Amino acid sequence: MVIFLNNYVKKESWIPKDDVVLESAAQDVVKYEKNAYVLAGPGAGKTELLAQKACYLLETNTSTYPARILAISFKKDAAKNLKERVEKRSGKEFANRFVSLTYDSFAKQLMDRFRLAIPEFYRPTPEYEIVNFNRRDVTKLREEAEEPSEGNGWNYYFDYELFAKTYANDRLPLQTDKINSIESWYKFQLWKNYINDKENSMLTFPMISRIVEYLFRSNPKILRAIRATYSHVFLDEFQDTTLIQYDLVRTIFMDSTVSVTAVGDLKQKIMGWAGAMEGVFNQFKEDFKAKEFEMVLNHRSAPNLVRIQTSIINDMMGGSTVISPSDKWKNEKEGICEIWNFAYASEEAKKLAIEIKTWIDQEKLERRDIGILVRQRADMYCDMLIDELSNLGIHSRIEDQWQDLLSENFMKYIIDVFFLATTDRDPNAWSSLISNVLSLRGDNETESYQVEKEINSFIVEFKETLKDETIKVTEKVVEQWLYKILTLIGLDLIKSSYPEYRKGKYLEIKVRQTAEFLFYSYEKHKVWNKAIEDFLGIYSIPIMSIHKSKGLEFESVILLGLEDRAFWNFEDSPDDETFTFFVAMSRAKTRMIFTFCKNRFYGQERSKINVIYQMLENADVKQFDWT
DNA sequence: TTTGCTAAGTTTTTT
DNA sequence: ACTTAGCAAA
Repeated sequence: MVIFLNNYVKKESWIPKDDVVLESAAQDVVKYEKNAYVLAGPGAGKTELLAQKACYLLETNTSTYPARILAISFKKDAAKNLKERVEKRSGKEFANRFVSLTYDSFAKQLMDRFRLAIPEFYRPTPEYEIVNFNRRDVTKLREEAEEPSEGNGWNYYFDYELFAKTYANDRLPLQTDKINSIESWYKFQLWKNYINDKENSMLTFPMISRIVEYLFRSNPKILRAIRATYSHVFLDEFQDTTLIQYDLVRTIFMDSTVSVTAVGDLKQKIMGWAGAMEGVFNQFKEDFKAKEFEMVLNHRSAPNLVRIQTSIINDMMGGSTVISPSDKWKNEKEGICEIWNFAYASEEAKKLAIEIKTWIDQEKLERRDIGILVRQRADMYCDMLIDELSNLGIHSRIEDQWQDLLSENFMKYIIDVFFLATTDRDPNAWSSLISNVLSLRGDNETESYQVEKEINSFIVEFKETLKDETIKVTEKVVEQWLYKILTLIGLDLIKSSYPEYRKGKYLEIKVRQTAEFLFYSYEKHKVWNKAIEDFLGIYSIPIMSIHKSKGLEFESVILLGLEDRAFWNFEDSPDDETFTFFVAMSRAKTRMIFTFCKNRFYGQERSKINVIYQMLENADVKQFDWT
């Protein structure tokens, strides 16, 4: 490859891409060359900061060619967004050297690549199955094992839940000469059973991370290799990092020349119950001798909401942080935050539905500009509201099932084919479909023409099928179409390329579900272009849990049920639960409504979460009684 | 089949 | 804190 040195920009003359304005702390982070961590609240632009930093490092050759930059996120979506943003800002050429992965795919890739270097006891079979390990699996493990008899002085009390959460917390190798408790005995049984006693090993992601950590800790050669591969590492949503993930990062990158930048927000640490490490920023600061940066702008919320959020931040964390809104807002009074009290859930649903209708009719809000959030069980909390909205002709939906289905690997092919078959021209869908199919088939450029021809003639025919009114559309028929599309793309290829489809009936189940949902959308609109948009959700108000809303934003947000029972875990984890409330309220750009309903289900109180109401009152948030 | 008890799940991601 | 899944007894 030829390198054109004059493609690079001098460090002094680099400016943020695409006219993005970075606050001064962010500019410092972009140019800071050593280990750093960035504390930044909601709407501060953490993703943008990382994207800009990547652009800077690549365009100035600070990340010296051919070194790569590695970004690690928790969710596929987040990893994809970051990659796309760097591509958009710097172009594909530079972005080729920007690797954006999830923790799990990062660890799995390394394990697959260096499998043969793994010590024998921990080395999985070439084909292995990825599984989850929960309380029930502990029970199964214990039922199947021939437990050593009592009498060796062990305490036989066994905390199943704790074991399911901590089975992989020890560094490898396990100290087999020091098996001195029933827990340590079962830990060993688990690794032995899952990796060695089966025709194909079974592994969980925490186990994979542990194996990879052990491999790099004990093998200087491959440790040097990976340290030479990456010049810089970005860690996103760092407050949610687990012990196992942190340990892996530490083993691979601590005390190396690789520069690590961690970004996150202590006030959005809401995954403690799933193992997020307490005090991970301080640990990082110590281990990596990292410098602290703090971002103090909020580009998302209107000034009045920023004022309220800031008041709550200072109540939660102590101190006197000052957060400033973006200067795009004309009036500092902009932004509404209110608590609405109701006596009955039916009244709450009616009032909210009418209110939402005025937002749509008078303020011209799109369905997707509104977010309805709940702490949990969206089905139970929102059934009345969904009905009332539907009475006013407004569709809303609980996003969970769609989110999962839409992110299936086969879905992009289906969506693009439907787009192409329902519109006259859709160059975006065409180019993404072709490039996806080509890369699935092994990127053979010479086949490109053949592939395009083949797909085009299918789409011409499929267009006619969709228009044909003599065909009675049923769920079964839609399912057959889906299989035709997948067969065109290459059903066997899809099965072999995506490991989750290789075994069992998983693909069949997901295709059937797609057919079911597509058919449901078609029944509503009776036209396929509307149906496909409906399937994607653009005509529906999204309803979701606060956890799922993390990272999203809406013009208007309703948090339904700011009540003791919704926050049932508040007494056990007051901090994380208060942060959960904070995550919800910080999704709103211009309007935040909290509701409390005295007679939801049986009866509601607000005494246990009184701290939250107190903070809202301190911030001068007004209450309204709608009864 | 119904009833009644107990234990488990609620908030989640990852190939 | 409360719902619900799973299982045993009736």
